[in-house]
Amino acid sequence: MGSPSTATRISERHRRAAAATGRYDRRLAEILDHATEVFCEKGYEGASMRDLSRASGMSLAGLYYYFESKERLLFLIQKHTFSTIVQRLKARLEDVADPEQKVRIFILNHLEYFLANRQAMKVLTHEAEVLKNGFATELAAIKREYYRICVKLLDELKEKRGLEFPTRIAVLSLFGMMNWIYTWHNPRVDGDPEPLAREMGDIFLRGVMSGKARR
Amino acid sequence: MGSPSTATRISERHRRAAAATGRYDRRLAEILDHATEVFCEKGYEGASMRDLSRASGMSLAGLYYYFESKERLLFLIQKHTFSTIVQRLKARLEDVADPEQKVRIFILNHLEYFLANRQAMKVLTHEAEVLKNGFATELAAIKREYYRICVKLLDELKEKRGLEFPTRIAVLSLFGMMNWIYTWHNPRVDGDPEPLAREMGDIFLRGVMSGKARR
DNA sequence: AGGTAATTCGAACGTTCGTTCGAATCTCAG
DNA sequence: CTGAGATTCGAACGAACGTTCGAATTACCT
Repeated sequence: MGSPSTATRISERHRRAAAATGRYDRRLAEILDHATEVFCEKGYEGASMRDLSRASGMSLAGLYYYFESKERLLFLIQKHTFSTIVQRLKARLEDVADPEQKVRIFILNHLEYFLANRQAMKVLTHEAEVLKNGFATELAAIKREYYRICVKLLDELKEKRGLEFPTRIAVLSLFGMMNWIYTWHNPRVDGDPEPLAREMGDIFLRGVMSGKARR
Repeated sequence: MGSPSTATRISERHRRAAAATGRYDRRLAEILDHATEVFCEKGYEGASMRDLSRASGMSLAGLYYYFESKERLLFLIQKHTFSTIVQRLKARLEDVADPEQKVRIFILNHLEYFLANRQAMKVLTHEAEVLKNGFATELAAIKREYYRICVKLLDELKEKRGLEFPTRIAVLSLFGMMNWIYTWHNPRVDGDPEPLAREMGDIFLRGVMSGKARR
């Protein structure tokens, strides 16, 4: 009963093919995709389990085989989305040494993922406060890690260029610039992430770098 | 029946004192205040009419004497909040001529009002997509006016300083920086709006002004 | 003090909510 | 083909939802 994890199911002597993700995981991923779409359109509270049932083509009761509550469903969507963006960022930062370039990579990575997964990223940013207790703290940890990475990049920039600006305000302003995009970005008008990342990067980096240097 | 407007009530031969706001308007304002608090905390969809009843100390049915639906209640809150901020902005811009100073006034006005009315401003920004049809279009008009003012200020700055940057991206990035504040501002850590407005203004204006000038 | 309109309320309406449960169906190794 | 576990479903649960209505109460003018 309930929703078994991949691990338990595999260990339950149902080990199959090998590398290929099992049926359970594939179906769960499909449901998460459809749910993301519905949450994006109607909001978490505004979306009903019956909406999710309709969107995913599975019966209302059938959904509960894959997760134990609506809240956990939102958690799974947010965790997967946030984990992926952090993981991709880390991979892309490895090749770069210059602090300014690192910040530009940070912005590009964020905007690219945002525009390629608009719905999931809107659900992540717009429904950031609805999770409670355990769900909330686990997600807060990822959020904090992402925030700390950005702080580190900016402190690095300050150090190597001898700059002086309030890191906290700068980081949070940058997040605001980037996350707000879900309220206005129109693919037909605003186009690809690369030019957007360059323009936002220009505004932010010039703003932060053309200030007075340390004594 | 329903909720009479101030105008109709006064014309109904109940003309009183004069300038003083009547009982009806005062009570309505109280309800709006309490509702703002609840919407801020639980979100529009997450807040029930019974929550609003409890918060305002009025019976569930009694609320409907002042507005005909939960949606109209949100509309009243958002319209009043947005109208006020636009009106205050216009008044403060009248005294200023320098384009850079005008942009700084814009930022200061936004942040001051935001921090002095955090709950209402969160409801305005976070529940921006829930209103439908007539409510939505009327609010969109105010939003558009506010947006156009900011565009005009930046175009003025570009003109007088001979700058070159994408206005649309700059305006929307600025809005992002400012509006995102509802997700992170902590009065004990981040203090008063004036230094915040100066720091955000520094980042944004330097970013936009230190670019290459026109040919 | 009396009377009329403004204001408030208890109780209920029909609907939809998230979740549960036991039975039906499907999948696949033996 | 068979049996056992994995998966799906129809039907129902009690609770909570937004809204309505007629009666009760209050406030104010004459």
